Amino acid sequence: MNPIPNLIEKINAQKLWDKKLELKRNEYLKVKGTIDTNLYLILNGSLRIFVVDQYEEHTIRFGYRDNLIAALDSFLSDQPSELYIQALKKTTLKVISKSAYKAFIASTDENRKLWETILESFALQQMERERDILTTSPLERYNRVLKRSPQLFQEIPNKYIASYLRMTPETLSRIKKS
Amino acid sequence: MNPIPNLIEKINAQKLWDKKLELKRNEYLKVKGTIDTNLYLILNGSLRIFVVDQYEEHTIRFGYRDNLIAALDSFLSDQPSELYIQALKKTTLKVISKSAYKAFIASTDENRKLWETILESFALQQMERERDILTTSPLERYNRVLKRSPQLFQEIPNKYIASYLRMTPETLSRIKKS
DNA sequence: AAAAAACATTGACTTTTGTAAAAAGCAAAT
DNA sequence: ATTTGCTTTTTACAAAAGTCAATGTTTTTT
Repeated sequence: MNPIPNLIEKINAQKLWDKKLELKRNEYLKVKGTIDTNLYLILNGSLRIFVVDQYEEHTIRFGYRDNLIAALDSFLSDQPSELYIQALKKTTLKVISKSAYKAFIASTDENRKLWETILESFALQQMERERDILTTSPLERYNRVLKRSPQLFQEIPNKYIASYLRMTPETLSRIKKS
Repeated sequence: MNPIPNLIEKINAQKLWDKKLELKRNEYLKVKGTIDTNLYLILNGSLRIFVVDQYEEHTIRFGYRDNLIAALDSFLSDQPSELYIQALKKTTLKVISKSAYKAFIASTDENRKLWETILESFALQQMERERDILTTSPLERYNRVLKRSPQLFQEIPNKYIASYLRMTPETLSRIKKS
């Protein structure tokens, strides 16, 4: 199903993780304009990935424990990234460099296939996300994401959820009341 | 750079295209709820891919001459697709089935690598698209897409461009005037 | 070429969502 | 336990975009 846990298992088994990393609440793992081609595994804590559009932040993704995260634009293109990644609470990460990761992926056919599957499911997720954002009514946007990711509404402050749902915290608050 | 023309070249060279297909203006290549795992090459004409959200259509992509298109959700998952694909004018396509395509991709390392590159650039494009849609101001959404895809504003009726840009045709018309 | 259909523009109006500011609620930290 | 600092909620108001309807304009069809 979800190929990521498999991937993590295998990287664990081969002890390919590099150093461990600690972020304090609100600390940035990365800011716009820098290249970061690492892949990170979240051991504990949570963070958000956002972009800035004319002084306005738009959250595009959250990461929790056991999630793999990256500045994917930079990871894929080796170019400076548009993304900010910020810890929402004290967060511990393990790191693997792109080169180590690529070597791992290229080492067996099974691994190559695994990466292909991950890219394919990312494409599917992004198509879902596109629909989420395009949905006109804030209430429906809320319902779609609530249904698919109820856990989100536990750990994450509403102001970031609102940003993820393309609405203000005020609008989200009004929706939840009704 | 863009890996798709290479892919098309190779499929041409090996004469892997199956039958040719003709669509009249406004005719549907596919509607929601059906499985379609084919890949299509547009020889002539143009079409749009859209989803329907509560009786409202949202255009998510256009296809022109020499573009490869598919109901990508269905293609990747083998499940019924959410997508509608409709010709915007008389359109001619060539078809390759997923099984033939997969066989082609699996046939050499170079082909496997090519597919990986295509998936990666699709991921990057979808991230751009996510930013496009998230951008708050309709004027900026317009400017972003105009800059990246000026050709779009030639061939495609404004009402579909408006739908792609998440605004009404009236709003798009007002933007263009100012 | 004419007629019909589809599309684009415009204006008046309505609705929705955003903004700003204040109050209330919570949670962490001393 | 109390204070301090966020976060959420609430209200009033403003602004932006959507709706509707009418009029032009372009494109397609006959």
